[in-house]
Amino acid sequence: MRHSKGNASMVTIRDVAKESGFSSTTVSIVLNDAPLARYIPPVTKKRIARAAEKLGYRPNQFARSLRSKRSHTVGVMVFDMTDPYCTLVLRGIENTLYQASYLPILTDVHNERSRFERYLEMLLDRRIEGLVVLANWLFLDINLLADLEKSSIPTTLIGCELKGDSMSSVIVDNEVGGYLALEHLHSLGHRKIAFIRGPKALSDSAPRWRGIRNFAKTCGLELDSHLIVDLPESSDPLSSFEAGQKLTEALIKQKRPFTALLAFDDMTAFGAIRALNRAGLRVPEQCSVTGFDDVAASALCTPALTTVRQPMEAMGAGAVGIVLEGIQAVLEKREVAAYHRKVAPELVARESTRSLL
Amino acid sequence: MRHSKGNASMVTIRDVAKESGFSSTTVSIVLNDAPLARYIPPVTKKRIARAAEKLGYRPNQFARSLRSKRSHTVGVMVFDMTDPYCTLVLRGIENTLYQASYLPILTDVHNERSRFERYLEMLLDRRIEGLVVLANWLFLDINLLADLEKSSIPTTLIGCELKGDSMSSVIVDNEVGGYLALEHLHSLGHRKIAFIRGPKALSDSAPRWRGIRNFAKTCGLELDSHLIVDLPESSDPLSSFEAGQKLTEALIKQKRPFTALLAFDDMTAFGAIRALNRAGLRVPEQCSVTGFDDVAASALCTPALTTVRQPMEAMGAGAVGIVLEGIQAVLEKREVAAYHRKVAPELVARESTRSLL
DNA sequence: TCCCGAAGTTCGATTTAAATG
DNA sequence: GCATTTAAATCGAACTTCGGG
Repeated sequence: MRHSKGNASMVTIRDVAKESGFSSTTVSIVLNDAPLARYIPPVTKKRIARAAEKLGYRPNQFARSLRSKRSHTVGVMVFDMTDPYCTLVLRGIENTLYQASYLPILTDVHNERSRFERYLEMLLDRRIEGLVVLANWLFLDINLLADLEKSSIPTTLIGCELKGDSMSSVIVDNEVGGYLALEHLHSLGHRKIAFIRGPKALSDSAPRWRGIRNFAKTCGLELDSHLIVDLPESSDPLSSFEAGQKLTEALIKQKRPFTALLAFDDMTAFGAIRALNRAGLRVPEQCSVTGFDDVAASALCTPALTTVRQPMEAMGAGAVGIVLEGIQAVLEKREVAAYHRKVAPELVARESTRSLL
Repeated sequence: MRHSKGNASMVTIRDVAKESGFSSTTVSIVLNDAPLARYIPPVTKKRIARAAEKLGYRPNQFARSLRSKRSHTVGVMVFDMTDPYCTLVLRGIENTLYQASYLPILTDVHNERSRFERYLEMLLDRRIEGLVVLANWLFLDINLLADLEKSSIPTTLIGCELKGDSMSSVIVDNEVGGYLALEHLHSLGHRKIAFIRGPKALSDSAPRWRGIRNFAKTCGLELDSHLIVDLPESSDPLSSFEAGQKLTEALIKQKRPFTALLAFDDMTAFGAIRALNRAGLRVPEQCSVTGFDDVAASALCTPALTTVRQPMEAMGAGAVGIVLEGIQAVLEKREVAAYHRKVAPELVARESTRSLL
């Protein structure tokens, strides 16, 4: 097997033209199977294909993009990679883009405004055709995204909703999730329940709490306000572990008995379990604990965490689906209204909760 | 404040030329602060800058890249995103690239050969200037990478070494790691120790075991071959949890007493802890357990896992550093030999191990 | 010769318009 | 008009060369 000398990436369409004896126009038409290709006899096609093959020709994407104004690239903007929530969502994003032959540029904003702005500019410069924003743990003014609206780049937010029809979104149904969590504890016979709510700045917090109160109301359960605490505002998702631990310690010190604890998310739950253990309280024997998200660690730790699962991979895939449709619409100069998809969570009962009955 | 009508991305350098009253050449020189710019009077510069600003001019990267043959892009190839090991490494990669104004294209091979090949082609087509391969949990023939050698793209492997000077690598010193783990258990007084070794196909397995035997030899500790088991070959990193659990169950059934278990990695350790717990054995009271890697979950679960930490973020950053230097070398037509960096791990003593004394 | 600026070429692929038989 | 092929224009920026003062 012979290979062309030197760098194969230097072979241009003109080289193929010369080698095959046809013009670069014809080569282009044949290799792209353009409409005009139907007039070109099979012999010619074969000769050109063979020449291209022989030289190891690969079209230069820069030149192609310059003409077509397309990058076949989608931007992915994560607000904090270290949030374990990201992993599966990214997997879903990647997989769907792969199927459609798009490539993702990954950016991690670190929850910093300056970084957000810089990355956004860089992505715009690269002429990304779409954008997926993973705003799960978000402490930035989302209006930063307003710049995007005028750029007319199809954008989908995951984990946070922005009203209006300029930007799509995919979020879990937090209200249902909160409902499910409390329902689960209640069905196990728990009545004295402690709650660690999310930070107020987080858009997930309010609806999740609403769902909890909804369930409480429907079954006449009374919530003890002394057993309700709030996670502090912090831009670091891992901080909710420490906060969960500290808040639980404080809860325990109160001496106000509770048989179950409903944590805002899995990280918080892990912190709570740590605190309970330190205080000599066994989970789930002496206290049941529930989380939210179902990050990878939840199934791995012992006892395995009962939690409300967000279908993370599906959410990533769904967000990309919306973006791809948006791209298609732009190409065809159609207008497409924004989607606001709310997906159902699912309770995953594992070992950290136990029946009181 | 006025904005130009329509899509700002359609403003070309010629528009700026027209607006400012100068030629596109001059505009280009000024805006890029090219060498010739020192001859151009401040008045001209100011006028051009103002015109560019007014029109919202952004240079077209496609055109720029076409001329300069540079993409300012680095490929990142992960063999399995769902491996929690990836998270921090990716953070290190991203952060270092950001500092150097490069953007990463993220690809996830899913440990599939076809995917690997397809992605590699796509990345090559995009004219990535460098490549970082995260081959932590690798069950593919690495010779696949041979194609890369002739492409002369600076490449660094993380987590697996390839002899020769065509490709750099960054790996932990597995031998030291194994040594540290056993040393730790030994110093706590453990003598009857069970071992779950890594799959043979994994390049980490052998040196880690070598380190363990080295320590055993230096302190005259005898290893009981009945307490040594191997993880099966599997391309799924999460499978080591289940395997760890099953192997530990089997170990327990043997009725051959052990006071500590040294697991191949954190996942395996989590599985082992689950099995021990199910068998009514408390960690660390009745059995100490150590892992390897220090994935995020290790600090989060209860008891927190004692483990050998890989400096993952630093490894990602280091790999990118090597790649960037390679890119620089290519630009200056220098030759650079491959680096083979071996970084030191660190024992992190937490709650899953306890002194027998 | 030094300073300033413009005209024209190049990068590589696509596409329009047009030329052959 | 039809099948087959191609010269030339285009995309947008950057660089080389050149001319006028």
